[in-house]
Parts: sequence; structure tokens; C-alpha cells
Amino acid sequence: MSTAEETAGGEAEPWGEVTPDAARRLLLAAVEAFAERGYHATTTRDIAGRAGMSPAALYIHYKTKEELLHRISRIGHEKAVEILRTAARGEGGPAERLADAVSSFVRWHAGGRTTARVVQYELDSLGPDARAEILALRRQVDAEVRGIIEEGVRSGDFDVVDVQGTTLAVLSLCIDVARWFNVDGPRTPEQVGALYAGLVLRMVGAGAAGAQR
Amino acid sequence: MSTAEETAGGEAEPWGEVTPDAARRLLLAAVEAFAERGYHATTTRDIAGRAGMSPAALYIHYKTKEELLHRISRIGHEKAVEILRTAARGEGGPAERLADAVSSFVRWHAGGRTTARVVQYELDSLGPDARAEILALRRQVDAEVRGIIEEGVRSGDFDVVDVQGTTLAVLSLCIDVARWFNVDGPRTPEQVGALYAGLVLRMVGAGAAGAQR
DNA sequence: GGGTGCGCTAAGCGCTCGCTCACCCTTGCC
DNA sequence: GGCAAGGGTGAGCGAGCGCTTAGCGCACCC
Repeated sequence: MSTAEETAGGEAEPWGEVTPDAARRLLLAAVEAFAERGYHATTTRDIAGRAGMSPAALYIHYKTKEELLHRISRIGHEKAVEILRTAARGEGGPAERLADAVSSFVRWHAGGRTTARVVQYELDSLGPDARAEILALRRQVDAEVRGIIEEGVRSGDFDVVDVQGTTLAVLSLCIDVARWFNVDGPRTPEQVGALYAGLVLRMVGAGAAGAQR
Repeated sequence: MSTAEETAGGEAEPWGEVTPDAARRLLLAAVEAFAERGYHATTTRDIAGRAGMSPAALYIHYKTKEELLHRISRIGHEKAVEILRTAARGEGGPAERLADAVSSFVRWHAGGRTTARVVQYELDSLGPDARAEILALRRQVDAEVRGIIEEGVRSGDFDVVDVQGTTLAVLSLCIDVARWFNVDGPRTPEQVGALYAGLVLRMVGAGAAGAQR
């Protein structure tokens, strides 16, 4: 594992950059509420209440409820790109870097499940402009993973016929963790990350390196 | 491929069993609307409008908007269990049956994407009683796939350490197809089914049988 | 051919939504 | 102390929500 270790684990949220304090508390409350009930089922009164404020306070810091979702989605996607980019540019061969990328990406989806849920499943609730901006970030996510797989195929480490399809499947596997992962369940984010890294190495035909531990 | 072929492909919806005709039209309209915008963002006026009826007509056939979602979810989950059960009890060894199960399950999620989206992503919008009923069906889904993998491990066809975790990953991979599959995209449901069947065989260590075509 | 019941509609009830507005504290500068 | 500025509140607006009700048209039956 490389430097992605620190940036991906746990819930050391990236919300520190959001100021002022009241705006950050509102954003955090919105993340929780959106993750629990979904964007459309969440009321502005609920968000303000979780942040310990009156409903009107929300509109001092954000123009609309949608702006909250947009901000959350952009920060989350930027974090996702950063995690994968760090792993992709790490040391070691394609197999090590792919395993690193998958395990840190999975740890982020499992550990920061509330954030990841909003990021991955509420895209359709955004308006056209905001959605287009987020989709550009998603293409970066795809490109990082595809890059590692292409390199592995070129070097002979991987045996993959449909590179784009396999990239899609690998990302899909990681993303869906946000749907089913349960914090009170039997697995830690680290365990799921290790399991998935092994499974993905097998998917790309990385041979013995992909054996499950 | 076995008999699961016919039952899984295309959009030969199972809604034929819903009567009378007006109730079926309303259910179909609800599936479309829920899949497009989500349960909470869909209004009863929208559903009735798509079915060519006035808003009040909905309440002649269904007690509440939630009953519509409940009915859709139950019918969809029963179909999912049926697809996997048919594949699991088919002919051939564990590898053939697992490939069959994955490819038909994926084809159902891709081809019937509107239905599958509602079934897989709107579970949290149900009330406690309805959710409990649906969760029981999900345990059956899990059990069918786990059964095939366990058998493959016993017979030596598969090499899997964490059977439950791998089962979860396989199902997760299939289910997430409903999130990203695009009818206007470059792949047909059959192509995705075949690709995924190969990837899954690799995940369970089924050796040469899992090579991609 | 008049009565009956069913599928459906027009109108609207009570409620909650996203959001606004007039006003109030606290802080800091002169 | 006077006062501007900005973060915050209580009350409430217009709109749209899920759902109800009174009544209408029409196929069917004796």
C-alpha cells in the first residue's frame, strides 16, 4: 500500500476547507440527511434542525437546497479523483497500483459511506449544468482506472480483452459498496478493501498475485 | 446457457399478471416515473397522467402511492429470485451454472433497467413492514448465488476463501448494472451478460473456463 | 327500460414544502 | 455611547403535495 492509505481511510472528512463554521455544519447536516433519506425526501427544515439552526439560516449561506447538493457532490468527486490519481501514480507495477487503487477507493466508499452515497446516487437530482460539471469529474475517475489497466495489458501483467468494459466493472464493484456496506456489519472497510483488491486482480487476469488471502 | 435464457432477456415484462388493465397501466406508469425521478420526486399526478387518467383514478386501484412501490418491488424481487433459481438448478457443473446465473441476472438488470432501478434503489422508501417482506426475498437471492459458489468450492471447481464476501461482490456487480447501463450505449444486455459471466468466473478462480472471449 | 353498481372525473381539503422578509441580537470601530 | 454590518430568528407566503368526496356516464340485468 502506498500514500493513498492516509487519504482514503476513516472519516477524516474533507469538509475542513468549507468556511465559515456555520456553513460547514449545514453542509455536514445535509450530507447526513441526503444519505439517510435521499435528496428529495429531505426537507430544508430537517437540514437546519440537524445543524441546530432555524430553517431560514440555511439561505444565508446557500442560495437553494440544490446548491448544497451540488457543493457536496463536487467536493466528493474531487476527493474520489484524488484518491485514484494518488494510487495510479504510486510506485510498483500495474498489479500493485490497481490493488492500491481498488482498496483505497473501496475504503473511502465504505468508511465514508454517508458522503459516498450522496455522491454516487444523487447525481440525477442535480440540474443540467451542475450534472454536466460532475460528469466531467466522473470521466476523470474512469480515465485513472482505465490507465492502470491499459498499462498492465501493455506490460503483459494483465490479460484483458475488453479494457473499457472491465474498467466499468471494476469501478461499478467499488461504487456499489456505498449501497450495501453497513457500519454495524461484520466487515471493516479495510477488510472489504483487501477482499476486493484480490477479486479485481483476478478479474484482470493478474495470475498468482490475485490470490485471496 | 440453459432455460434461463428466455425468462431473463428483453422487456417481456411480468406485469401481465396484474389485472385489471387500468391497474396494470398505472403500475407501468409508476415504474417508469420512479425509475426516472425516484419515488419521492414522483407525484401521483405524474403517474396518473402517464397512464392517461385523472389523479383520483389511482386511488380506485391502490390505497396509497406506497402500495404501488410495494407491489412493484415485490413482483420485481420475485422475478429476480426466479431467474437465479432457474439458473442454479440447471444442468452442468458449478461454473456453467454460475455463468448462467450471472449472465441472465445481468441481462435482466440491463434490459429491464427501469424496473430493476426501482427494485434495487427504492427499498428505503418503503415502510418497515413492506421493507421486511422484501428483505426476506433478498436473502433468497443471496442464498441462491451462495449455494452455487459453495458447491463449486466443495467440488474443487472454484477457489474461494471468503464465500459470503465473494457472493456479496458477485451480486453487487450484477445489481449495479441497473445504475450505469444505458440503452442507447454501445453495449447490448447480452454483451454485458457475457462479459460479466467471464469476469465472475475469474473472481471465483474457475481457471481457464473464466477466460474472456 | 328503469335500477344498480362500477370506473372514472372535477373540485378541493388540509398540510407541508422551498423560500422570503422584517426585524433582532452581537461584535467591533470611532 | 453611537452605529454600521452581518449572522441569526419567527412568522408566513404561494405553490404543490397526497388523498377524499360528490357525482357522472355507461354497461349490464331483470
